[in-house]
Amino acid sequence: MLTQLEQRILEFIRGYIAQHGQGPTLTEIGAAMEIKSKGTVHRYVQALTSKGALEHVERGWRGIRLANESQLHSTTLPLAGRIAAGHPIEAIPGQDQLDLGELFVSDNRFALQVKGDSMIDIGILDGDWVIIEQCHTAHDGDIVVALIDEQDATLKRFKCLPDGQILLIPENTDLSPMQYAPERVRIQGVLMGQLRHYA
Amino acid sequence: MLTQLEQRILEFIRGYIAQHGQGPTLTEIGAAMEIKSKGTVHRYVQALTSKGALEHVERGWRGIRLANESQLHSTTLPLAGRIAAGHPIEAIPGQDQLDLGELFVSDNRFALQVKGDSMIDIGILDGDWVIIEQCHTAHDGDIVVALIDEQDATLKRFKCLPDGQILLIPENTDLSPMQYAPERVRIQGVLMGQLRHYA
DNA sequence: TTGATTGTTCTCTAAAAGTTCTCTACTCTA
DNA sequence: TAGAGTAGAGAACTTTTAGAGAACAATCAA
Repeated sequence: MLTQLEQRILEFIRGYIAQHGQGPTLTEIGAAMEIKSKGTVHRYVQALTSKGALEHVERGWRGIRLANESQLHSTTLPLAGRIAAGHPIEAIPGQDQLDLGELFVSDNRFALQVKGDSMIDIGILDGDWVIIEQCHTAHDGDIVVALIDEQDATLKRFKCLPDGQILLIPENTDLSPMQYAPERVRIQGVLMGQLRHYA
Repeated sequence: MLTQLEQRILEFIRGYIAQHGQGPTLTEIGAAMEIKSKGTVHRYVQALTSKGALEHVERGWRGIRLANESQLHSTTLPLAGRIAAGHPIEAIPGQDQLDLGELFVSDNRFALQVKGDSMIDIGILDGDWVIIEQCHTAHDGDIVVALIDEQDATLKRFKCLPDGQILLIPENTDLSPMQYAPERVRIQGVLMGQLRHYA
């Protein structure tokens, strides 16, 4: 349990970091709290650290960090587990964080927004984002961004026929696969991820 | 985490490159920052480079480059535009970066992996991740994580009937909505996003 | 090729910050 | 009222940082 002054100091440190992007010095804390002695401030900071409210980087100035700071700028979400109809939420063993950056972001990837319903059967809807890894070849079954005749871009499942013709298959039972001569099709990337944002 | 002076130097370099089309020399940075020693400026530039804010071309003068934005915040992806069957990729005006962290990550959110096909009609498939914002109430039409009788968790569309009963609607034409007395249902959060990772 | 300019590495120094310690004043309790 | 405990002041010390500047290497242009 924090004392009243410890609480005030923690508040001040929070505000300072929010405003300056880095921790305050002991002297600055002292000035704000009207404590003239660095030593006293140091004792408070140590108390807050031992109580787990702060993290303190030894060595170096402005080494005060908020204990939960890592959650602030990161792309990780706590992972609650699996959910299924008729069962309680089930934990996923050996994994308790989902890191979006690690999962989706890489040098040679980019995002596209999907228009239309041509991939609706595999859960890619109008307005969804897809994450594409740039490359110029694909394997059968990959979902690719293909440029046809150097002008029409499209997201389709890729298949190479025995005779070398290229089949681009929409994942929508209402639409039909299209077949092209290989020189008409240029692969621009393959699908690595899909995401959707609900308002 | 950049210190205040590192921040100022980065700003100056940005401005200089914008204005002159090439990076400044160490002496020019020093003059702008009122630092007389090249060595000191060099140390700052190295610090900025190691922190990923700058790229430094060895060999040659004025070898300072701004780092790729995508490397700086590894949660952003370049945005190529919209893709639709039968049309070239169309640029999205006023937006050229997609920030996953900003879009999906927040304090009171967590991720769940979906099992089963009960939401397949709105593109949420078996194995997908959903991002849930914790809250204990919902509006009609929201998709919620609901705990039934304190034991079964489920992802369904929420509807409150005029008589106070709660309807949980699966988005799968093969499944039927279920109706519960309000005291049997506890809302654990509402759906904010969905994502899928292709191997 | 040459010389001026620029970048790199190093040491030195002073200032600033962190750490540890003691001393004193105050409050609380028996 | 005496002793224990607590909080602030501040001195003494160590560590870290920032700037200066020297020495040297690399680069570019004439």
